[in-house]
Amino acid sequence: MKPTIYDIAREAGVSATTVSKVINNKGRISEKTKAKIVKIMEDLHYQPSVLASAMKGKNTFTIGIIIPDMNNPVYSEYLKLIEAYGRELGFSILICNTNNDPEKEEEQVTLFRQRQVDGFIIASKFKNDEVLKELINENFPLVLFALERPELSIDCVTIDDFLGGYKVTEYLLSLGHRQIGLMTEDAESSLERVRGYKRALLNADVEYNEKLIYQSETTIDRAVEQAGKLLDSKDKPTAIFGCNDVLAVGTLMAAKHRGIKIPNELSVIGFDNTFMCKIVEPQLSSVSVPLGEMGRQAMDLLISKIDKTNKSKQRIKMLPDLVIRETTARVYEKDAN
Amino acid sequence: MKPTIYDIAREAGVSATTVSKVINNKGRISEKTKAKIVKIMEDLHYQPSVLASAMKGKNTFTIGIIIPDMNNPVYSEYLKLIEAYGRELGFSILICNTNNDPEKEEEQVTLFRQRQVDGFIIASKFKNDEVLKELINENFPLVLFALERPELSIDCVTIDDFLGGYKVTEYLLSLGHRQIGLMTEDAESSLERVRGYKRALLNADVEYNEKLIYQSETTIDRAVEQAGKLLDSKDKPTAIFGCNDVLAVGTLMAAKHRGIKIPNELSVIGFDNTFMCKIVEPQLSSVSVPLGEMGRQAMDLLISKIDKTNKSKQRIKMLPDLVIRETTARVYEKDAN
DNA sequence: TTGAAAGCGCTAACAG
DNA sequence: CTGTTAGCGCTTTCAA
Repeated sequence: MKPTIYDIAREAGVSATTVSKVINNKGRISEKTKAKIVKIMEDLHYQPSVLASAMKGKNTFTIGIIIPDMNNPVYSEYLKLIEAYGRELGFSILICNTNNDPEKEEEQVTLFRQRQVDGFIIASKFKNDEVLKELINENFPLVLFALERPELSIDCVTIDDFLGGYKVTEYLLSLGHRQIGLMTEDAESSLERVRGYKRALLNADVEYNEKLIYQSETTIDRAVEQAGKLLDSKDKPTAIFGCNDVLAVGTLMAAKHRGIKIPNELSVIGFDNTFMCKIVEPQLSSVSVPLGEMGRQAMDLLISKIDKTNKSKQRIKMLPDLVIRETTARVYEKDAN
Repeated sequence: MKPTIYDIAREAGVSATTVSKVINNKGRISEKTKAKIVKIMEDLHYQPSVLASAMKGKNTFTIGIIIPDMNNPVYSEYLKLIEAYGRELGFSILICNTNNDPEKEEEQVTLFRQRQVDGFIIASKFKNDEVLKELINENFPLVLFALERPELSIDCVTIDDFLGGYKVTEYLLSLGHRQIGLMTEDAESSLERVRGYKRALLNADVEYNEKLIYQSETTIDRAVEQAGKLLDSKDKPTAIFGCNDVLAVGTLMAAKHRGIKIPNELSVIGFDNTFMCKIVEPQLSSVSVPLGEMGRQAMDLLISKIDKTNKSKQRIKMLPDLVIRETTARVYEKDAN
C-alpha cells in the first residue's frame, strides 16, 4: 500500500497536521521536525494524494483540453506545447478529441467536471452554446483557444484571422491574381479569414465572386474532393487560398491530379504553417501563427482564473505572418506565351 | 454549488446510502423510490464526484497515456483512437508527451499516480527500468504499446517489427536492389526492424554492410540531415528503408535536394503508413500497421487488468502489411542506358 | 427495503 | 511551534 500522511506522521512521531504543513509549506514548524519529516517522506516514497486534497477544496492540478482533431498537425502541435508548459507549471492534461461533434463536447465537459478539473481550454467550436453559457455563469475557469465567440463574454486567445485572410489575399493580388479561390471550413475562424479576403478584394476594387468559395471538412480526402470541384468549375481560379494547411494540401493534390502546374498555373497558400508545408512539393506557402506563444498565453490566462488572481476577461489576439515558399507566383499570363 | 449526494437524499426524503445504491445499481430498492431519486438527480443535474468515490477505493476511470511525440502522426493517430475508444468505455485520458526523456517519464508516472489513474498505457521507451519494475512489482495495471521489453514480464501489444523489416527488405531485394540503406531510430522496435532487414539479406545471400545504416532522431530536420550523409557516402544505396515515415520522408527530401530521381534512381520506403505517405510526392510506399485494432487491444487488455478479470500476462503481436505506392521501383541499371 | 455510522487521505480552524 | 477536531462526498458494513 502507498503510505498516507498518517504513516509519515507516526513514523516521525508527530501529528498528520504537522506533516500536512510541511507538504504545503504552511504555518511554522521547526527546521528540525521539518527536516525529519522530509527525510521520512523521501524514504517512504510518500506522494500526497491529489484526490484527498482536492476533496478539501484544493485544486486537482488537472485541466481539460478539448480539441476538434488531434490528427491535424496544428492541434497536435498545440497540444504538445500546452502539455509541456502545463507540466512545467504542475498541471496534468486531460484530453478530448471531439471531431466537432456537439454531443461529445457536452458529454466531455460533464465527464471532466466529474473528475474535478480545475479549468478548461477549449479549441473545439461548441455548437451547443448552453454548455458554454453554463460554465460562464458559474464562473468556471475557461479559455477559448483559436476560437472566438463574439457574442459571449469569455476569455480567449486567438490569432487575428481577419488580418491573416487579408494579408494572404493582398499578397495574391500583388502577384496579379484576380480570380482567387477560397477553400474554407465551417468555423468561426475561417469566417474571419474570409472576411479578410473580401476586404482585400474590396480595397483592390476586385469583384467578389461567391462561386470561388468552397467549403470542406478538414480532412485531406474531403479537401481533395472539394478543391477538385473548384478547379473544375467555370470560374477557374488562378490562385487558391486554403483556410488551413490541410485544405491547402488537398488543393495541391487535386491540382496535381489534373496536371495543373504549381505555382505557374496555380498559386496555393495555406494557413497555420504546419510541418506539412515543408514536406509537400512544391513547398507550401502559408500563414504562420505563434502557436507556442498562444499556448503559453492561454495557460497563463487560465491559471490566473483558477488562482483567481485575475478577474477581468480578455480577448488576446496574436498577429499572423505570411510565410512564402514555393506555391505562390505571379499570375500565369496566357497572352505572354 | 454542485449538488452532493446529500442534497439528493434530502430532496427525496431518503438517506445518502439509498441514493448511493441507485447510483451504483446495487442492493435492493423499491422501483418507486428509485424512480423518484433518479428523477431528482436529473432535475438537479447531479453528477457523482469521481474523486469522492475514488477515495473509497473505486476506480477513477482515468488512464494515463505516455507517448514520445504526439507530433509524429503515428502517435497522434493512435492517441485519437485510444481516446475515442476509452471514452466509449467510460475512461478519460491523461496524456504525457515525453520526447523520450527518461526524467519526464519517471516524473509523469508519479504525477499520474498521485492523480490515482487506474492504469497506464506506455508507448515511450522507458530508459529508466526501475520505474517499470516498480509498477510491475506492485502489479499496477500497465500495458506497453508498440514497445517491447523482452526482459520484462509485462503485457504489451506491438507489431511484428521483425516481419515488417523482413518484408520491406525482401521486397526491395525482389526489385533487384542490393545496396539497401537503412535509416533507423534509437528504439527497440527499430532494432527489430533492422533484425528483419539483416535476416532478409542473409536469406538472399546479400552481404550486410554496416555503413549503410544511419541512425537519426525522429524529426524531419534531423532525418534530412542524416539521410543526406547516407546519400553522400561512398556506399551509395539504390534503396533506403526508413524505420518510420518521418525518417522516410526526410530521406525523400534529402534525395530531392540532391536532384536524385525517385523512384528511378532511388527507392524509398517507410513504416507506419501515416497520412504523410499520401501527401508527399511521389507518394511514399510504407508498411501499414493496424493502429485501430492495436489501440483497442491495448485498452481491452488494460481494462481487464484494472477489473482483475484477467491475471495472465501476454504479448500480442500484430502483423504488418506492405503498402506499395510510388517511391519504390526496380533498381536503376546504369548499363541499361 | 432502508438507514446510521465509520472512514478513505487530507486540510483548516482553533487551541494549547 | 504543534496537535485536536471536524469534515470534504462518497461507499460499505451492519443493523433495523
